[in-house]
Amino acid sequence: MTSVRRVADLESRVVDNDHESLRVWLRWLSCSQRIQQALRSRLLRQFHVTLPQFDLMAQLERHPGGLTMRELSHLLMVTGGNVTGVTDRLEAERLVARRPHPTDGRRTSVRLTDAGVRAFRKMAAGHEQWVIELFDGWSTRQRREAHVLLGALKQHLTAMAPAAGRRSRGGRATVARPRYPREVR
Amino acid sequence: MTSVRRVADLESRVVDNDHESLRVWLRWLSCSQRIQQALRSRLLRQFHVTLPQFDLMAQLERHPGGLTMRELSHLLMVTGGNVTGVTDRLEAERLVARRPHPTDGRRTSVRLTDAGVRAFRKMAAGHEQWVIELFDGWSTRQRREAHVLLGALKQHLTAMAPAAGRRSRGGRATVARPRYPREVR
DNA sequence: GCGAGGTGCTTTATACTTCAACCATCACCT
DNA sequence: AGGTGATGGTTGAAGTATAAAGCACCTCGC
Repeated sequence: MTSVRRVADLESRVVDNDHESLRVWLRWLSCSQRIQQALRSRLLRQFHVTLPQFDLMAQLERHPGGLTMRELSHLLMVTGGNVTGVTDRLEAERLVARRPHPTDGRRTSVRLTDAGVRAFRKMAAGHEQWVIELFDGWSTRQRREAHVLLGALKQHLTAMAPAAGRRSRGGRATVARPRYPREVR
Repeated sequence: MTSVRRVADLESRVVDNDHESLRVWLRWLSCSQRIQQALRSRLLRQFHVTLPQFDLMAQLERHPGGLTMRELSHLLMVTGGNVTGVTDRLEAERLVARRPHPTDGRRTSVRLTDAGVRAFRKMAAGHEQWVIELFDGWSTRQRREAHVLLGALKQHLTAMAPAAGRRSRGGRATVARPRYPREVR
């Protein structure tokens, strides 16, 4: 749109690209939204669990030895404070349990309770079935194509953001700033 | 440690015998998460606006005549209550303005203020550039492929959920139930 | 007209999410 | 040992999200 374009042969690429990328992204978002809405509402109605709670339990089910909060935070790609809250609610429901880490006093190990394992197995079956139905608009061939495309994109994203949470190394703490500092505008 | 140390993220849930749809979905989610995080944090740092606020303004910019809350709710694919809140905050910042609908007393028309238009144009340029960079992992050909694939999926999703919020027609109100009725389990 | 039902918006309760500050513990180093 | 800095976890404020209830206004049929 308003962006500056000096070099002619890059220009055509950028102009072409920009609409393509944006269009792809908007269409992507629209699908994401629908799929997540479908999964969330079904999970809630049939199993009385939220999507984030389900995701957390899914990770724990794959790691029967337990996971620390930090590991969960990485795996779920959300902040630590977030994991604290979701874990709190699951723990209140006796679906997961916290216990102190054997060797490191800072860490907490989280694992599914027996009830949690039982509950999760039921949910997982339903969840997988819904995902299959939602992606039924694609042939096997298209699914494979999508898988490959996403793989390439993911690699690019990983390469361009080498470690999501990067703080200034020098030790100097980030200066205090209001959280949503709209008034600075 | 017990950790597996590949790429630790949402996709790590996948195992061999999972259905291909599930694999695609988890990889999709992982990419979505990264892209949205990138856009959200940049938008916040550089323009002091949240992603939902940006999205709402984007819709208004495309409809200079204004949109009702209902229309915004549809376009953004979120609930009405949500739109109320986001609009409240944008209005407090004088970026959008509500005015009564000329003919229908129930409706509210929302539009960008002049300041809102100016602010949005700046943001949009940055946003578009970021999207281009994020999708730079794909060639033009791959972007086109993705666009087509997403189009097919979207159609399927629309067909299988003909109207997201379906209420019982018969008039009988849904019986009262706790919102997140976990205890019913 | 007027009442019944539908539509548009807001409100309320609950939950998720981020960022940044805070606290405790650990690791390292001298 | 003792201090310094990094790491793991929680907390608090602000914002986003849903579902469901409530209110105001409109429409249509009688």
